[in-house]
Order: sequence, then C-alpha cells, then structure tokens
Amino acid sequence: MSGYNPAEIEERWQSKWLTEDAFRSEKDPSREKYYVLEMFPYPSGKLHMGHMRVYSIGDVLARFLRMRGYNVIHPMGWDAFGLPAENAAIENKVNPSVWTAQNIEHMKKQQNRLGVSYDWKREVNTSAPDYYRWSQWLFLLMHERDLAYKKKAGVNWCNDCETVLANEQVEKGLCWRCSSVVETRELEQWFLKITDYAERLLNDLNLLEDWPERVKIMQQHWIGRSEGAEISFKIREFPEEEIRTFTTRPDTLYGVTYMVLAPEHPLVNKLVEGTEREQEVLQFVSKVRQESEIDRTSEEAPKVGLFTGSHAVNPVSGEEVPILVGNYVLISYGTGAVMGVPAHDHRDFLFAKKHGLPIRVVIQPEGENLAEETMEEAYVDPGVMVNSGPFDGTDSLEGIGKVTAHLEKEGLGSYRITYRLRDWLISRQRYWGAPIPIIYCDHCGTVPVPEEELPVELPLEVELSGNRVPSLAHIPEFIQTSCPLCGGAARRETDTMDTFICSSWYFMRFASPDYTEGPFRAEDVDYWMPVDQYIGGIEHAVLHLLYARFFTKVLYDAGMTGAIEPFSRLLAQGMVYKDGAKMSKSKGNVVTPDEIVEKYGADTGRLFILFAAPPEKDLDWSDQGVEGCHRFLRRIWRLIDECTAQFAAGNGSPAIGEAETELQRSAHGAIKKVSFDIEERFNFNTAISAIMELVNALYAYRQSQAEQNYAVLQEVLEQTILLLAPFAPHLAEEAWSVLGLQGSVHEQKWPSYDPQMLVVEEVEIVAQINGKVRGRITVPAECSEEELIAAAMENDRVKELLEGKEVVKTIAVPGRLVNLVVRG
RNA sequence: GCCGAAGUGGCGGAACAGGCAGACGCACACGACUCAAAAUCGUGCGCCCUCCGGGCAUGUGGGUUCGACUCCCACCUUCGGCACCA
Repeated sequence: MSGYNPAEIEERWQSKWLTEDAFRSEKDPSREKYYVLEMFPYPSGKLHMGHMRVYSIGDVLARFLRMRGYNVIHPMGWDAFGLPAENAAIENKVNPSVWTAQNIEHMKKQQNRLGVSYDWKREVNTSAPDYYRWSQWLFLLMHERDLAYKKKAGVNWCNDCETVLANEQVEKGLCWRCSSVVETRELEQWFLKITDYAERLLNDLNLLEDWPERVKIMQQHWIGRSEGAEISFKIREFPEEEIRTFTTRPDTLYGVTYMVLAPEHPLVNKLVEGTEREQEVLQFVSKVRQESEIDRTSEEAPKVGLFTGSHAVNPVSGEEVPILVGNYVLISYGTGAVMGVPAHDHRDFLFAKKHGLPIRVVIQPEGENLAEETMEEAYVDPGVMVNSGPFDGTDSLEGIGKVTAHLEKEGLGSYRITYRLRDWLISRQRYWGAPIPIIYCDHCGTVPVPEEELPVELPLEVELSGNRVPSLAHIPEFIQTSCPLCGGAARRETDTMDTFICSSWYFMRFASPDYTEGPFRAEDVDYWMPVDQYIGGIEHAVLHLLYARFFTKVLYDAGMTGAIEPFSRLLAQGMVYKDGAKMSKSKGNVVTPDEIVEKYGADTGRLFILFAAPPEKDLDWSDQGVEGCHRFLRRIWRLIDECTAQFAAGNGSPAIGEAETELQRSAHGAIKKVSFDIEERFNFNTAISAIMELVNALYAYRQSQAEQNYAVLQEVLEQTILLLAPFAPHLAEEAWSVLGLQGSVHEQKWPSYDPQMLVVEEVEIVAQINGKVRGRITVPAECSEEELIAAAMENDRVKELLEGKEVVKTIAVPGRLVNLVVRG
C-alpha cells in the first residue's frame, strides 16, 4: 500500500460494482423494503453541485439502510422531455433525441463517478416511446374519468418559449424557465381537473408528518381554500339576468355599495350594448385583456373601474347599486364578480375612495363607533353587525352563518367553498414532448386514440434550419390520420404534454420499468410504493410535488395503487452557494463535480458536501473545507496503512487496560451517534464529525501507547470503516479489503453498540454557585443527589466561596451539575 | 402587505428533552521533523481585564427559572414563498 490515490481506487471499485450489478434490488415480500429516491434530473449534460448534493444525500441513506438490513430500492432515470433539447438542437444542428441520448450517456458516467449506488436495471427515460406510451395512457385514463378536458380560456403565454404555461409555472408574472414576461392569450387548451382533488390534496397534507412544514404551508397556500357564500344579485335594467358573486364575508352584505365585474365577465357586453358607454367600456376591456399578468396584477397598477350604466339589486335590502367593470377582478377566481364593501375590505376601500363610491359601515368594533367620513382604512376584523336590518346586533362571526342560512332559505345564495388552485393547463405548443393522444374528426368530434394504438409516436425527423424546432402543427404527415370511430380523414392533436406529467408518475414506473401491459405491475407497486424517502430541491414545493400527489390520488381512485400519497418522507435540500452567491457562469464562481472528482476523488467531494452543512440548509462551498475533508481521508488511509504494517510485523500486547477500554468506548459512542444522526435526524455533518473524533481517538491511542493491543485496534478500525462506508464508499471498500476482511463493505451489517460499553464508573460534574461554574468534581456515576451536593460542598474552591454565606437552595442534576444558591 | 425560516468565534457549523456555549472542521499562531519547503505530527486559539483569578458573551430589549442559544412577549435584520384570490 502506498499514498492515497482516489482516482485508482474509485475507478476500480466503480467498475466492480457496475459489472457485478452490486445494487440490484429484487422484490422480496419476506423482507422489509425501503424506497430511497432523489428527484430525477433533466439530462442537460452537465452535472452541477446541486446534483452532487442531492445524490450524495440519497446515497448515504441508501447505503446505510442496506447495511441496516432493508431491501433498498434506489433507482435513477431521466426527465428527458423539455425545451432545452430543442434549443440545443437548433444551436448544434443535432436532433433533440440524439442530443438527449448523448447527454444521458454522459451524465450517467458522471453519476457513476460519484460512486452512487443505483440499480441501473430500473433506469427510465421519459422521452422513450415505451415510457411516454404510458404517460399518454394515463392521459387517456384521466380523460375517461372526466379529469381531462379542453376549453378556451385566457392562458399564460411565454413569448420566448413560444408556448403556454400552467399557473404553477409562472413566478411573479415571469416564466419559471426563462424569466420573460408572461402574457395572456385566449386559446383552446387541454386541462387536467386538479381542482376536483383540491380538498383531498389539502386535507391529506396532514398525513405527511415527515414533510417539512414550509413545503406543506406553501401547498396549503397554493390550494387556498376559502369558505363563504355565493350570492345572486338581480340587475335592475335586465331582470332576466343575475350576477353571482362569491364572498367570504356574507355578514357584510348590507354594506355593499357597488358591484364590480371582471373585464372578461360574460355579462359585460350585454350591459353596455347600445349604450353611450359601450365604446369606452369595450376599449377598456380590450386594453386590460392585452396586458400581461405582471402589469395587471402589480401593486402599482391602479385599480381602474368604469360604470356600465346598470344597477345590481341587493338581495337582502333591495338597494340598487352601480355595476362597474374593474381591472382588479379576476375572471378565473370565484364567479368573476365582486360585491364591493368598502368599509370592510382593504381593496374595496381604496377602490371606493378613488372612484367616489359611498362607504357604509355595517360592522362596528367592540367599544368603538366608526364613521364613514373619518375612516382612513377598512375595518376588516370581527365586530357587531349594524345597519343590517334584522341582523342588527348580531356578532359578525355568527352573522356569517346566519346570513348564509337566510340566503339559502330564500333561494338567493348558498354556502360555497372556493379554491385559489386552478385546473392544470397541460398543453404545450412544443415539439419535444409526449403528444397528446387525441384525434379530431369532423364527424365524431374529439376522439381519444385507442389504447392499442399507443404510443402516438413523436416523429423523429425534424427541420433544424430555422431558429425554432417547429411544433407538430408543422408536420402534415403527423397530423393526417384517420378517425378511430368512423375511419374517415381526421387530424391529430398537435400539442404535446407538459413535461411535469411525465415526472408525476415515474416513481411508480421504477417498480416495473420493463412492463408492457400497463404503466406498472400492481403487485410491484404494492410492494415498493410509497417512496419512503424522497429528496430534492425546494423549488418543486408546489410544482412537481403537487402534481405527483394529484396523479397518485387519481391512480388510487382508479384502483391501480394502494398508495394515497406518493412520498412518505420528504427532504428538501438546500442550495449550493459559493462566496455567498449562487454558482453561475457570469459570477465566475462555478465549481463542478468533475473538477472535484478529478482533483480529490468522489469520496472527498461527497464527504465535504455532507459535512459542510445539514442537508436542508444552504451550503457555502469552500475550497479550503474540501482540502480539510481530503486531509481527513488521507489520515484514515495512513492509519490503515500503518496499522496493517504493524500487524504484519508482530503481535502487539494482549493486555486490555484503561487505554484500550477508553478506545473501545469511543468506538461504541461513535456508533451510537452516527446511527442516530443518520437515521433520526439526517444530520450527516454531525455524524461525520463523530467519525472524525473516533479517528482522533485512534491516533491518540497509538501516540500514547508504546504497547498496543492489535486485536482491539483491528476491531476499532473495522468499526470505523463500517461507519465511514455510506459516506466514503470507495475508501471504505478498499480499506475493508486491505484489512483482510471478506466480502464487500456494503454487504456488511451496520455495527451495533453495546450500551454496557458506554457506562462509565466516574463522571466529572460541574459545581455552580448561583449558576456560575466555580469548580469541577469527579464523582462515581451512581452518586445520589445528596452525595453530589455533599461532594460539591467539599470542593476547595467552593468551600472558600461559601464562607460567610448562607446556602438557601441546592439543585443536583446527576451526571451534569450541582448548583448552590447562596445569599449574603 | 400576508405567511414562513433563520440570526452563535475570523469562517462553516455543534449543543438530542431548560443544565459546563463554541463539538468537529477551516483559517491563524507556535513547536517537532527537514539544509529548506511541502506533507505530517503535536500544542494553543470567543472577547476584555489589574490574566495563580475574574468579568462579558448565542441579533436587540424585557420576562419566566436555581439555571435560558433553548421557553414567553416586543422589536431589528437577512433569506424564501404568495402577491389585487373577493
């Protein structure tokens, strides 16, 4: 053995693991399974530190749990559809499928160089026909279950990506992928009815005890459940029409002084048709409709409203109030109409002030007397109902229910729950995705592609001369087809599916990656699902994680899986920074896994990334920190090297004295801590520091003892290597064989500790006076509280300080401290 | 604006259930080895003082407690999410 040469060691073990299929997992109902999964990557071709972090975390768990005796499944695959492939195709004049395949090959090599223990026999690729066939099949399942529908609606359009986006994919009015401003376009698109599952998606968050609270709160927020009432207002000028409005505050119904419709509201045209206001209102409507989401909803955007000339009739008071059209009312929420109660709603207050609309107080706070003229802001808290006819004097919180009940009885309204969540827009006007399996026939209408004709294959020959890969709408051979029902000429749907569909069920495909009769085999999914530990970035808190939960629930309802939720435990890992900023080319602060592996080896990189911060926190990359971890691994290497040389040269001492017991105790303490830190807390940083302490103890033992017990040394070395195995698998594997041990280290049982070994006879405890440390005493571990106090009083320093003082109280905490409270 | 998370040495971070604040690592200083350097090994390392001792320290100010990084109240700062959702 010579110096630590990670390049040589790592390559050797990696190729052995690969050729032996060392991490193959087989279904075995007699064993307890454990499903460890990291969010699969988009094959960009470039592995970055964020990837390295998520894989390192997952791999520690997978390796640890295998050693713990679980039947671990740890698969990997590719979220391979998506726009970057199209951009690269144009740029490099290479077919998207070819580009993607090359990237996958390259990234897989990079992953293997990290020493990650995947079962590659389960690899999936969402852009492969044998995968997207089932994505299409699942779309048809949704269609059959009335969960997929097409409608014309104002949708988010990204000019740069030349496609529409789901609501979740718009961040602050910008495209989540390219950050360009999102516009609204009126288009006929496919949607999935995720809103049908809003209530369950919300309620079942309670089942996810091991999810980070912040992710659950973000989803809760996104779903945005509001309870209230839907109320109908008649229109004075059009008695045959009515305006339905949603409110969470039916108790303020008597305070309505106007009504506002969204510009897109279907009644707007009728109300102004043929009136002097028609032109002005319609101009305003078309202007607002052209505005981007960001212009329309930004804080600075003034609340503009125009009178329509018509009046709404308050269903309880009969009062007539003006109907306006306002830019701040959204057609997609509630009913697209708002009853204006300026006295008790912030926005209504601002709007009324600006447009000179009356304000009427109908809720009075306890012990106050609000007056319309002097109010400077809306009063939104509970109080007592006033100016509210028969409800005067009612507590406003009770009033909500009472007014609703009254409306229901009179047929004027009803209790209603409204969600912020919108249906999932899944059409994409892009080439590189799974085609939506629908055919349009002039005679038969919209016809789903029959199951046996799946997959609807993506034509692989594409035109690469323009500055965009043309969408399927430009490929006549693809469009032209025949109707499955009547056999007549028909057209294929040319939109592809949102790639988030492909990633909403891949974790189930891993259970039966080669299955050809369905998306997965029920018995496989029953055994492996749910994912016990899912790991990935927080950026998917509402995107992928919400969609995957939705898909799982639909599959559950269809009887295809027993899993109600896909991911039992979720670990949202933090980001990787360098010098306080996100790594980016423009800042020139990028460190790649490739460089690190080349310079120090994968073990060093993994160790550093796990040691520098707990997994859920952001991590600041430090080149010097990496050096430190490398030094630690070299230190272990040298230890093994020197010890094996020693063992070969002689027998050492058979004696087991205090030093040996001490060393063994350190080892057992480390086993306890490392096990606990991995299993219960995911605190890999402290687990690693415990291993470092153990190595320090080994060095100290060898340094201090001229006569060493080789049997004890060997035993503790073995334990150290086992503890290290999940973190630095190559070095551990090599050390295991150098120490002359049989088999692979990853097939060994995780070491256990003997609680007896941790029992000490004497402990040092602290003697405090008035909470300040004044001395240390060594006492037998079994010492009673009385004995502890007596011992503390005997301490010289304590005695000195107690002179002339009165001890008024004593506190003894066995094993920790004694505190004497004194006076005088 | 609303919701959430976090503030601990020069730095990354420890402190599991209120009990010795700063584990482990980095940086730094000193010593050993060396012709020298690197590597390695060892020692020290929160701040302050009148330094055998003591004081002050976990964002700030209060509180509870024998005892608070930990619990409670108020505030400040940073980061993240939502952003006219009626």
